[in-house]
Amino acid sequence: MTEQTNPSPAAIKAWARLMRVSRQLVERAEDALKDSSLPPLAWYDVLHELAEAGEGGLRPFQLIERTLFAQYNISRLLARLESDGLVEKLRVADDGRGQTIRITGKGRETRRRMWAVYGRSIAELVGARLSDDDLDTLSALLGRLRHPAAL
Amino acid sequence: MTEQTNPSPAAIKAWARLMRVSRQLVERAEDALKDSSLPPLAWYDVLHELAEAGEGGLRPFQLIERTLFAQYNISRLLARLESDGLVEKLRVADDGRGQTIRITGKGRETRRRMWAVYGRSIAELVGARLSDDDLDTLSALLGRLRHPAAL
DNA sequence: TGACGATCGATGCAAATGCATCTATATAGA
DNA sequence: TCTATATAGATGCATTTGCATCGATCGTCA
Repeated sequence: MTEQTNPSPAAIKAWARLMRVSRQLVERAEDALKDSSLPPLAWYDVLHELAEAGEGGLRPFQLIERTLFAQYNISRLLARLESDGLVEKLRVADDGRGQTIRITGKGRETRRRMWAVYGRSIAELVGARLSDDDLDTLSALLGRLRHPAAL
Repeated sequence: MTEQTNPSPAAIKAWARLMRVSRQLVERAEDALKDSSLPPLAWYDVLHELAEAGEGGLRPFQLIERTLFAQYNISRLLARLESDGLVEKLRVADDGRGQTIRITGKGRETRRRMWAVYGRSIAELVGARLSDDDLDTLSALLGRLRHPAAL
């Protein structure tokens, strides 16, 4: 646990598992969405944040902070969401550069349908494999790997 | 932990952390490689497997099994590695469809230089943040999320 | 041996990503 | 006020990914 330039075997193993398992789980969840002809996970992430934000909406840069997507990625994702009618872009009064993104009714509906599938994936892939105690332990350990440490 | 269609709050939280942390860590590791003008992580994964396989090399489909990359992805990645002289493709005697991929000296050297950076990232991002005991706990919990359960 | 389905690996094409840069507005400082 | 710098968001271009499919060989079974 001390600052070193060479990782310990335990660190390498944990890293390898983290990489492998997270890729597997993402792939499974994406496949489940595809099988239901639903949009990819990235759309869910954005719709979820916007749904939580409510009628006030969010600025694109706030979405970037919350979702960790790159700026150009959000810009294009929002364009797709808008052209699908899932979000709307509103001019914001006090900043001529920006806009506010608000989820539409159709967007909420899409999010709801995605959650039916996505939530089931989470339940199956994670909830069914670890007890709530173990899940809490896992969350706590992962929490200590966040950057920055808070967030 | 029972089979359910709706995930528990603990499952949702663990999932969210897993998604977020793994993305952050990958991004950090990729950035470190870029900052050293080294190839991306995917190259490391392949070179690592090939280095472990030794002079016998590996068939592309074996790389697919080990790395979880898609078939077309491996096919193109190997083409890039070959054109960079990091691997060589050998005709295999007993299967006219296939080929054997072997890492070259240059490939080993590249892998070594990548590990100097990648290993340091692992040490900093994971090894420096959790004790070996906690790392083992983390590995064990993640191990129970693998698909299939073994592997 | 001949036919048929399975496996190995490559590839054309469309979509998504990454990078750098651009425009426009906002803010700070002389 | 005028200029310089920073921030918000979009976009052109090259690379990579994803999907479907293809050509070639293998293995099986009649």
